[in-house]
Amino acid sequence: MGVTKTEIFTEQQNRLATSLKALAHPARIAILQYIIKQNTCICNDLVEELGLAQATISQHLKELKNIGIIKGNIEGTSVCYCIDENVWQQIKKELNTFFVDDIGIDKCC
Amino acid sequence: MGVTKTEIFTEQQNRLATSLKALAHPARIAILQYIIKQNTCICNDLVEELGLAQATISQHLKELKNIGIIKGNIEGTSVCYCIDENVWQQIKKELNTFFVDDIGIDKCC
DNA sequence: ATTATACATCGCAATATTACGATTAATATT
DNA sequence: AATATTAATCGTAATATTGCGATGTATAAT
Repeated sequence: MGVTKTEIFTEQQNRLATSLKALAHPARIAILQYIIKQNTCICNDLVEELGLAQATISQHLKELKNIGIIKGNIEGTSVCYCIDENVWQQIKKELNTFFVDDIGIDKCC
Repeated sequence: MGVTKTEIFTEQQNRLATSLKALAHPARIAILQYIIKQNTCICNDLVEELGLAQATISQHLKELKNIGIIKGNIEGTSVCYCIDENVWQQIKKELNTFFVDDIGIDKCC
């Protein structure tokens, strides 16, 4: 055990859970907020900004890349990271679909 | 190690990460969707609906209760669960604050 | 060519998560 | 009172996550 039973859930549920999991860490939220603020950044900017080791930042960037929400372009020795607008909007849309407004408050126990 | 360095992040970043973490599992997404569809439910409904063991469902419910997004009322031998409208809207609001539309697409690398 | 810079990856240790059987606690039914 | 129902909690096993030092790789500068 220790492994999620993905086979018993829908594609949509698994996909949303995977996206949320990638976002569900303060360092990764901080990374995304920093990229949005600066438009782009390199790994080393984040090491200085967040105060985590370079290996740790690199790993968090990898997880964000895994869901496609950021992409990196090689620029000489450094890698320029930025938000992937399409994926960003896609996740936003899926979240809005999930977070409906009508949740039947009146019939609540 | 294996522990998140919460002290180096802002309250807001930690809070959002905690909320997202609680939502970042297909079973918990399925649970919330089921409650929204039915307005309320008891633990046993979910055991039958999802096909996970009762102990497992109970644990997922506990994590959702931890962030306050659901609440449970004791009704005889069973516990009636429902969405907490206030927390639901609060998380929705925090997500909307995070998922801004202007992410500087033009200046991307 | 050698050295410096930037970043990814490996390997490890500590901790957290997922899942479930077994048990417990509390209320309902008989 | 004895039994059934419902759900929380405990204990355990398997796996995943977090963080970092060390190492590897690729380009830039000297």
